[in-house]
Amino acid sequence: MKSNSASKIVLYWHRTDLRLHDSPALTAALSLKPTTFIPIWTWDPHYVYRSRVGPNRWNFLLESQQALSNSYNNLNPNQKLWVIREAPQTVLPKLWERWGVTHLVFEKDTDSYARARDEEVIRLAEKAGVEVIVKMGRNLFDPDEIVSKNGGKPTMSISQVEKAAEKIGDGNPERPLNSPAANDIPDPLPLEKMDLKGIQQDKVDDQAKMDVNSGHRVGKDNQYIDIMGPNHDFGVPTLEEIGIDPSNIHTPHHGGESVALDLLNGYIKDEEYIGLFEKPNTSPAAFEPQSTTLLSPHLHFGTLSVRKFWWDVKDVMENRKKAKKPNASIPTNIPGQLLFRDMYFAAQAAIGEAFSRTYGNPIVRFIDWHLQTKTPEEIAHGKSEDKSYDVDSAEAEEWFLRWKEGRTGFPWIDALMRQLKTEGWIHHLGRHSVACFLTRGGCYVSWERGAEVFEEMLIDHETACNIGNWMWLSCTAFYAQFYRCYSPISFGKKWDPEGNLIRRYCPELAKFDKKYIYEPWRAPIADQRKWGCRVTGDKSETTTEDGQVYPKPMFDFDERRTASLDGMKEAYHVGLHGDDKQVKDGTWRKAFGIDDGGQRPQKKQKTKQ
DNA sequence: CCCGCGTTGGGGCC
DNA sequence: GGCCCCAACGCGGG
Repeated sequence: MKSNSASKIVLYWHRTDLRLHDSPALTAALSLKPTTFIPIWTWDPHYVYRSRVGPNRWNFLLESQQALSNSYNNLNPNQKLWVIREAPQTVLPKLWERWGVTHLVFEKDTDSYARARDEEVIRLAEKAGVEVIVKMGRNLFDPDEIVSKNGGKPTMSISQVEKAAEKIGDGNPERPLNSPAANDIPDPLPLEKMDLKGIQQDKVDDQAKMDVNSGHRVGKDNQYIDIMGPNHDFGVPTLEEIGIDPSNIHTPHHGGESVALDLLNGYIKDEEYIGLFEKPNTSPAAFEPQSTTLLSPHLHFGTLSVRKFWWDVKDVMENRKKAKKPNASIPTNIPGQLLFRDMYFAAQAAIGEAFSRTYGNPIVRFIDWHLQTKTPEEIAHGKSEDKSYDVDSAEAEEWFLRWKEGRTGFPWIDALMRQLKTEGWIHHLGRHSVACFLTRGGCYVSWERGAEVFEEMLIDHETACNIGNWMWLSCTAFYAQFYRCYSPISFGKKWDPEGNLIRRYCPELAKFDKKYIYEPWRAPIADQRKWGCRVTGDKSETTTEDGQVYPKPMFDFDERRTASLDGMKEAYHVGLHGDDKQVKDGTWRKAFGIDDGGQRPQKKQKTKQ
């Protein structure tokens, strides 16, 4: 829809890149020398209603969008981030028709929904004569290229990623690009031409009815009352507009490109921290300050370029090397951590849609977990109000819900889960603790249940990394040493013998002596009274005349560890994977001796056979 | 076929 | 703090 052949009206579609620095796509867009430049965000009902997003991540997203909008406005007072409330697949054709768009530019996204969405958009653009430019900028290396250099197979180890990266270049990503300067950002159309008055907004009622985030909405959902937003100004949505109560936001972690760059610059000045960083030596119990960089949410929203992170760190390490100072090495150092992120992205890129679940996924080992995700067939034959997972054990579902809410009765687990809920972030090793506990090292509940909770609560939730790490921890892919089990007592104690993390996030236990802080149920009743908290029942945050109450442990951990280990051994012996016929049609139960009534066989043997 | 290793275990011993 | 063993997976190299 070219309004005149000389003008270049460039629509820049922000998605995974809420930044101006080191953006290959933005650089490509501006190098077209546009006569008109319109940076937009499409407020997609798929993300709004179908992805699990809790209050802290909404907040982080809105802060990042507002920061980007302000940055555009600082460079060009006529500019901002133009937020349009409709699905991209339906609204983009309306925009390029109305605005006379000649070019559409965006950053490549290899997530499975994103791929399908982008293919659809590209098809529509070609039909309308709009030129599309797509550039990779979200990863160190293009995940598709890594896959092709890995023989077309998903990357299952860091060494495979390193080998593939060395075939692309010298193993390093490209150097970061500069941010645009003030006169690099052209004007949008005049305001009266930007106005979308009269454009019919596609309805989202059906999607809104299936809103997986309805539990977080306290107010009215005003997200789609106007295609330009409630003030008809394309403004960044507010929490109120989404129906989120701002007083529910208690996270200390905030979004925005300058927040990310300030954080990074602070670490870069500390060359010892950068050079000697080894992930397994950073404490999961540290808070204020945390022991790791907290830059993962910025990588997720693209407020920080991963290539800038890589090269700023590499340059520090190179200088240390020249000065004969030691550096940590891959995979535990910072570049190694970033390679893990690319490993999961490339694994996801190779597998596609099935990557995020067990059903149909060739890389995932099948375990006879409790609370399995139902197969598409089981869901089709079920009632509409049924859960998406099979409640094969009411007890296991209770364990799962207590885990999610942070009232398992194991303070280390509960502190971490409460930190996750209030702040949207916990340390990587904390994630290991709670993930092992839910799956192979305690509850024997499907990793998919845990992944859904993390998807909702983490501000840094990245599908590829979240799913990949849950597979890792549940020993269903990437990692197989299931006999290495995290103890909810010893592991925390090793890092935090005083129990400071527990005192912080389980304040009812704050006065307990460190002798009992990890096992408060062992404290004598007289001491429990003295320290103002009785360990009883299964509820937390309940007060009695005696003071506060903390739950008793929901099971005997040693018993559950043994039972889970036995289960893992048997499941490995059975040897099914997500794409096996028996997994797809439900007959896997036979291989595990589960009868038609869903009854599991009596396990007589102990761990030793 | 064996061996050593794999980002991040626990427990006992010295 | 370091070392070994526990019981034992999958992979890649020799």
